[in-house]
Amino acid sequence: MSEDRHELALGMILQLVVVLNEDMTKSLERDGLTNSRAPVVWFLGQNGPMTQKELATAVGVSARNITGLVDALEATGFVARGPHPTDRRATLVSLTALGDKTARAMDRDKAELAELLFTGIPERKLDAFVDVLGEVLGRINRELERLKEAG
Amino acid sequence: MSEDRHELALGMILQLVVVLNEDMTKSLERDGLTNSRAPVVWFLGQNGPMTQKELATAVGVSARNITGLVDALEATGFVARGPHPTDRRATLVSLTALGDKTARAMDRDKAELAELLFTGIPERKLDAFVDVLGEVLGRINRELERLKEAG
DNA sequence: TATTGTTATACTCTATAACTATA
DNA sequence: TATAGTTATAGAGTATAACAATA
Repeated sequence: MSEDRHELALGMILQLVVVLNEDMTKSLERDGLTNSRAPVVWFLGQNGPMTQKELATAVGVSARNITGLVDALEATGFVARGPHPTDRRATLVSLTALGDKTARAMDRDKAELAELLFTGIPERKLDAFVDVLGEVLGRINRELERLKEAG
Repeated sequence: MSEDRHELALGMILQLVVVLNEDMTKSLERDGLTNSRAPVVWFLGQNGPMTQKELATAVGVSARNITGLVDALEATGFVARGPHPTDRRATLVSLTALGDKTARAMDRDKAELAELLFTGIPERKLDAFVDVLGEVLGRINRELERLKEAG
């Protein structure tokens, strides 16, 4: 039955989600970060200094929550708050030297993980893999859209 | 460069993790469950009544935490605590009618998700997909083992 | 002595709502 | 009026440590 093959494939994806999450959490812990704080450092590393409002939108959390995350990252030395050049209501959050070093380490870790996972996989198979992954991503995104509209 | 292809593939996997998590969280919310409580219901559905100790091990949380999760599931009507037949220290946790119904709905939802994701994908591609996924899972599991030994 | 589960305590992440300072 | 960020408050999930009841 093809249903069994489909459930097998989904089961493997779910397993991958679990172990990948475990692996990345361990890696972040070594850097002194948590799953919630890491994206803040990462976005700042990609886009440079941002207001808390922009960070909240990028990371997808509430204003209250970004205050807490930036508090924690400031207390542990990853980011610094500074004045916004034109808007005196806003705070500009930027990476410290430690934060910048950590952001670059995250980039490096991601590249290393990609190598660990895929080095030596035949190109033909990798093509099919990426192809199926793209299709699956599209389907689940459409499903999420549908759910959002339905409420 | 093959490095770019590898990073592309990893990026897609990470995206999949995000949207899959979003989709499943929404589905659990509809059932009145959370990401942390759902595995408790699921394990009870798969294995029948268990002690809290067994549940804690299965789910991978502390004794303190399983007390809290079972408290919450009991308060919301998914599980019931009962005496252990032979060990008077232990509590036997079992699904209520609602819990059982929900566990079976979770099974059904998983099967439906598998169909949504994979129906119509050519068998040849699905083979390659599962093949690569298996290899990737093996690699990351070995990496986790290595990290565990290293401490 | 060892184990099962609870209480005590504390930290992280999350949200909504009220408020202050600015635009 | 509207927006950026903080304080107030609350709830979920997580952990370690001390403790009671039982093995």
